[in-house]
Amino acid sequence: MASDVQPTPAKQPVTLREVAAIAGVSVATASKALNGQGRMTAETRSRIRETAQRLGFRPNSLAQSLLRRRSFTVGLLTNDTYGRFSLPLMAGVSDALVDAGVSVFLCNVEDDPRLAQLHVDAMLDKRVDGIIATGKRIDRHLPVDLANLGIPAIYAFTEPDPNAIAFVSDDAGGARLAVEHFCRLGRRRIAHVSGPASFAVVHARAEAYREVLAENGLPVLEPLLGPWSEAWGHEAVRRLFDGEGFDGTREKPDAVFCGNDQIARGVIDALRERGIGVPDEVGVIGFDNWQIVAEATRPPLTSVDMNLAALGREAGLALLSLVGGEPALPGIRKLPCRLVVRQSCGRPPDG
Amino acid sequence: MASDVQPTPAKQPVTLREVAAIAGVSVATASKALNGQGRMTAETRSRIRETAQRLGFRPNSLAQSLLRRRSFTVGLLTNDTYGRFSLPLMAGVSDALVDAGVSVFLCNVEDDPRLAQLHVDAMLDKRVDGIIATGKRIDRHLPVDLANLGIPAIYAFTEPDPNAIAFVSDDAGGARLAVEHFCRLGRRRIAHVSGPASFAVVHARAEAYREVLAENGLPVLEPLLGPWSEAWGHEAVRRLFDGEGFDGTREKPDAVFCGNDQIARGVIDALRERGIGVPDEVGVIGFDNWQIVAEATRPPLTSVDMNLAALGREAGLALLSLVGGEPALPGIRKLPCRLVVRQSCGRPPDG
DNA sequence: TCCCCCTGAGAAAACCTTTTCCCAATCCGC
DNA sequence: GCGGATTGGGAAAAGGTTTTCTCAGGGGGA
Repeated sequence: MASDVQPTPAKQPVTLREVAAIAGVSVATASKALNGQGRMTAETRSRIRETAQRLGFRPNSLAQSLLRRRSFTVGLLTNDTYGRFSLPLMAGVSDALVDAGVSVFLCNVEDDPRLAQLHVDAMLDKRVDGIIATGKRIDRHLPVDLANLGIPAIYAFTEPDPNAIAFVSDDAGGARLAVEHFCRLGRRRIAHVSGPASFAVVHARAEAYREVLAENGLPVLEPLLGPWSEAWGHEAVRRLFDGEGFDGTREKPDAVFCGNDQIARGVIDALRERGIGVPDEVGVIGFDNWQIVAEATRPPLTSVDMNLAALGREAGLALLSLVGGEPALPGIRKLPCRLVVRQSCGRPPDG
Repeated sequence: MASDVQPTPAKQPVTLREVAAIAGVSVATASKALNGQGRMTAETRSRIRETAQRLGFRPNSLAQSLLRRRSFTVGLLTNDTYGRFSLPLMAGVSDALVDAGVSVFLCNVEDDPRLAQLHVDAMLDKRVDGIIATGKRIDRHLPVDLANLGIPAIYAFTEPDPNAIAFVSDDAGGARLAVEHFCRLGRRRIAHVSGPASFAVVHARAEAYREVLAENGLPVLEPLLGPWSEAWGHEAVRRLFDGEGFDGTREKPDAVFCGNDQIARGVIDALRERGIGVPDEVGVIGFDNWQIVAEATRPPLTSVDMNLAALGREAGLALLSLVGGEPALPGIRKLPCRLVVRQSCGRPPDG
């Protein structure tokens, strides 16, 4: 009467026992044949293999894991629901693990300790081999303690427990790349517009900004801090170009290093609205290299990329080696950023 | 010599056998006590429970799954690596499943058939209870066949196999919401700027656009199709406002319905650069409700939200019921969009 | 007093695979 | 032809839990 319904066709997977029975051997022999273990005639081995092949036998990971005490599964904990940070990071993690046959449980815990504990417990019950914690901020802890779980934990782009291993971006290094790029291009009055003072990275980048300027004998303007928004980029331009100018000299900046791409977007738009040419009069560099933003600014935005996918890869590989029993020193590893040059900085004066 | 290293502390989980031994009962009784099965004195039951509690006993999911033939695990397949579509969708799926104690394997398959098959095989080996497939386009297939896997599959925001269950956004309905909103506000000359003709949603939305205009006796301008980019929004404004005008009347549009938020952003920026007021002279509505874009436009963008999290939830619940053995009719379910009103449309003329 | 039924709890099979040990048969050298 | 080594393969335990079956003892009815 009703049309097609769809309860599972229930195609039972074939077990090793069936393979063995059909090949006329014991399960022990079948197992050894398929795993290249044990001794038997080449004929027996190939007969078993062929039978397994024909029947579409695939070993039950659950049974294997139970025996081996290793589930080839890890948990990835994040609180970055909609974030552009965790996605590339996850892709990197997954990429590092897939080759080892390891699958990833994705758990979004928002910022809810109860939810986090729920997910961690579920992962523990499912006997994950390890956990990777990641977040949207380097200087914030996930709302759960991963220290004494009995399985290794790696932190990526989030604040680690003491005595754990963490991978984070080298924000100071990234800022250096940007400011040094400006210096090489002959910019002399370089401003810095960044995010809220409550973010650790804001200070790390600002410090590097100051250092590079000092090394190059250039004047330092106190960094302008505000929200991570386009609107703040606009406002900052107003302050920079309506204010009393650089270093008391009444000169206006010829470069702006921004704390993220959204601020940079606001800065570029505001400059254009004031009739100030980018990159001719003012160069702009962003941070995050959020492609969809960086490529939509006019001109396209030069930006610092934190190499999050690489960071995820490293975290995945580190976890793998920890799971494999190899010891490793705890600590925070900083991975280098890279500068993605587009068109918002111009070429060297002699270029 | 070297400082602290960190090979796993190897805190072995406690097993049911140990609980039983310590409580002085058999494993069978212990199991039944903890699961509320079997018959025993209340005293025995509570003694066992207390022992388990004290020892921190947590049943090994692997062993349970092996026996029950149900892993409380599902696979989520996506090809939307960096996408803003899959994240809310995943959050919805995860949200629907976490309450049932089901964990989610996240597998990003890019568009690589080999990688997709690899992940599907891994999921099958790990005995997932079902698979949810999702992608970045409603009208594209994932590069793998999920039809005869022996486990249920649900499709969300991607093209399903025939005879499968799929959840997609109601793009036509969403477009209606937008255009009808314009009509209610008294806009009379409504243009439509959308994405490439190769996208099915572009046609669905354009068709709804035409219908609503016809229903309201308003002139229809042939939709302008181009890339999903800000630059195309700029270009479209040029064509709309430099061209010969609306319906041959030389009148310019007083509203633009855009195929996504990036195009809308370009449109709004271009209008402002021409000195055309938004929303006073021209109203603009976007699609996707990509918050970070919609809130950064000036003025903030009214946009159609596809309710992707809800869509993910529905998909998760549907999979759960399929896994539970309940039959369901195959077919494509369209879930309604909603209009998120911000400030790019203005108020009703009499408002 | 006898029988039956019920209660409380344990033994064992089952889930599926791996691995260790073991055994029978064959082969070799002498 | 005999002792020992080698070869090919199987039996069984292990991993942790659930579930069915079994069983001993006690209580109640006739």
